[in-house]
Amino acid sequence: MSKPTPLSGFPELLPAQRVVEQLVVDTLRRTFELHGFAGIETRAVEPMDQLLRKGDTSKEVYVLRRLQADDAGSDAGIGLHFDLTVPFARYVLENAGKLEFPFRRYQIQKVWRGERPQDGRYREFTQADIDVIGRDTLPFHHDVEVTKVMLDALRRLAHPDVIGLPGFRLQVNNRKLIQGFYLGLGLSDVDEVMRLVDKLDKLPAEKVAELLVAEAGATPAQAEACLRLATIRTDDDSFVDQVRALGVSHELLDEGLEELATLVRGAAPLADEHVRITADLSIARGLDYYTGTVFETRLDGYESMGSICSGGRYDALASDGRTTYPGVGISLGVSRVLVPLLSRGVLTGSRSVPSVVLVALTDEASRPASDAVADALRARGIACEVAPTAAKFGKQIKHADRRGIPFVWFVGTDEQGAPTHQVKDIRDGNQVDADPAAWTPSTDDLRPQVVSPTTEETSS
RNA sequence: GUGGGUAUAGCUCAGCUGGUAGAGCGCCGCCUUGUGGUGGCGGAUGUCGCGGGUUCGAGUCCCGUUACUCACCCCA
Repeated sequence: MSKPTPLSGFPELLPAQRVVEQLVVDTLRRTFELHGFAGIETRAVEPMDQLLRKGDTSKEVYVLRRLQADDAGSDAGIGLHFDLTVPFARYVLENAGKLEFPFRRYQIQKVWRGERPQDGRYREFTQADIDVIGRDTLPFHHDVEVTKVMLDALRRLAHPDVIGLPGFRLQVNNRKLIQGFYLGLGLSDVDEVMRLVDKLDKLPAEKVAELLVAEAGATPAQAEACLRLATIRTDDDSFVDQVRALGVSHELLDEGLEELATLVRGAAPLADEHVRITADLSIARGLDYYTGTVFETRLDGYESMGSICSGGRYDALASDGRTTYPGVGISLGVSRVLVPLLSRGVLTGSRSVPSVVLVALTDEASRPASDAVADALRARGIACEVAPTAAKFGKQIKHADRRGIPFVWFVGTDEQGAPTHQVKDIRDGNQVDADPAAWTPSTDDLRPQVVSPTTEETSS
């Protein structure tokens, strides 16, 4: 059988890379829980009618069918979920009687989209979502809360002592603001205007202005005003004055300005040198179901990859006809952030196995002695393994080195026949006597860490 | 779904207008008779994506096909 080739869009990681992904997921989970969000997992499949509610994405759904299913029978029609919001909405309706509202949950799972893969775009990938959902109403301060939680998570991911990812820029806008602005200008087709303005990062401003006139019924002056609004971006609430200076007034605009200003003021204290938040009035987010706050996030140095973390406020994502459940949430593309960095070799794990120590093996007969050392270390929470064969010590050291295991433990015997123990740090060659019941590695060495191979050549 | 590019060793790639395959890195062994990394010497490895055609002869030319990849659409 010939060697299998990779399946495009279904990324798989090597063990050392997986270390990074798990550290990222651990960090996200810890942060979300620190903010009191409950974790849930939903099934991988949803009925097709649920999945198709989102409209355009329907073509991307992977439909599930049993190989042996008889075509005659009408199949129930289920497909793999393509995001975590639709399953969550369904979960909320299904369990509404058992949940407490406002319900705050996080969810980190695989999702599937039948798109054409590209750098940072996959057909199977991991998303990390947080949402807050209310019954009938959901106060605006939850928009601020969700922003702060994700900002906190991103800050940890970018912190050099945690994961050390490149920096992030969280861009926030508010649909009420832009819709109110367009209405105040006298434009009627606000959705179309929004859709066209959203193309600003792809098309030049003049082109968008032409489209606004041609397709959205705007006058050149109105188009100009729309573009002026979209150029406003500030890291504090000073955008309010800039918008006011454009001389447009509308009730919805005021509401949006107030909300966005509140959000930026509330979240700004969490920003640092790695993670910034900016009010960016060009962000609109396609059409979708967003009704207020909208988010996008760029990864520093990878701006062309698009948004890696998006979301917003939706006033009616879930409804059972009687009760409406408004929500606000953000979704982080774990795979989108990580896979390009891992495949380019920007980041990887410090080792391909959890082991801190390789216990060397003198000969097969003494395997029990080596096993005993390993068990003594494990009893104290130190991950380790025993050498697979009693090869020359040089080979056993190489075995450890290949896997990034920092220590090799040698078990010997003194003249009186008593066991002797030495542990060698193979990075600096330092070898010292050690007691299996007491020796402890540094906390940095205890677990695999994230390293940047390109900048790592400084030590040793 | 639309359009372009690519497919040769484990990896990155070379192979000029057709003459039955090569480099670097990696891997294995020895120098080094039980403590790796550097250095020296030696060694192994390919259905040249798959199928067909042209030809005395195809990695090379032609057709088809599959996969990968980039851009568009859309999005995490």
